[in-house]
Amino acid sequence: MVTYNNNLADKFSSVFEPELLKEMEAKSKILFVKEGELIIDIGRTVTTIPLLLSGVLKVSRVDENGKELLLYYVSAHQSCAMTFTCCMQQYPSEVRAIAESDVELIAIPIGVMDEWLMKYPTWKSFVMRTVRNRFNELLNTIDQLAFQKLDERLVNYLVDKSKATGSTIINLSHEEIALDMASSREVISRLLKKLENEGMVLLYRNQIKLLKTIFS
DNA sequence: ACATTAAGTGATT
DNA sequence: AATCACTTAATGT
Repeated sequence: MVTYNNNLADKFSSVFEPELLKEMEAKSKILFVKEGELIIDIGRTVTTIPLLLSGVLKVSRVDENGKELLLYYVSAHQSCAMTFTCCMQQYPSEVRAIAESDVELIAIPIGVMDEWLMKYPTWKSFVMRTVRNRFNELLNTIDQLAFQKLDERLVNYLVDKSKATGSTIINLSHEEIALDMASSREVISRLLKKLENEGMVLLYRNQIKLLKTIFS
């Protein structure tokens, strides 16, 4: 397929060697996932590795009562580190991944992992790099949960979100934010109000504008 | 104009 | 910091 070819070559030519791109083209499928769709849920076995071409994936943990806690975002040109660790031995997923926006991804069957790791240095370093990056990020979020106050976490959340979407306008209700942070709507409202008084954000209905001061 | 949903607030634990 | 009960404001029909 022409579009497929272009996508793969355009977006990953600097990351992977030509032979690998070719083999990817042959053995993987391109998927389009609509906003809000579940990509993988906790307990399900991982059968393909997602490699994002465009859009954003939200990865979260879920507790016994179904409450979610945001772990991290996966954006274009990235993959989900969890799938690497899970898929090697066909373990079920420990996390839930939902399409945050419309997503275009390459689904790589897990069967080729071992082979590619040995055959392609660029694949190996890509896998290693994403695992290492994600691991560091997870350490950060653990630090946040353990040591940071909720208001600092909220600022962090907003800045992360803005980076993931590439916009300083966040289209979320206070309730949705509360869900992501495993907090409650009222608490988030109060903290946001505080941030607004400090001149870091502007609040609207279903929308928050980030001002420059929040990024420093 | 009315119903519905988001956001703001005080009190209580 | 969470929850409840309630008010106020914005938005859709």
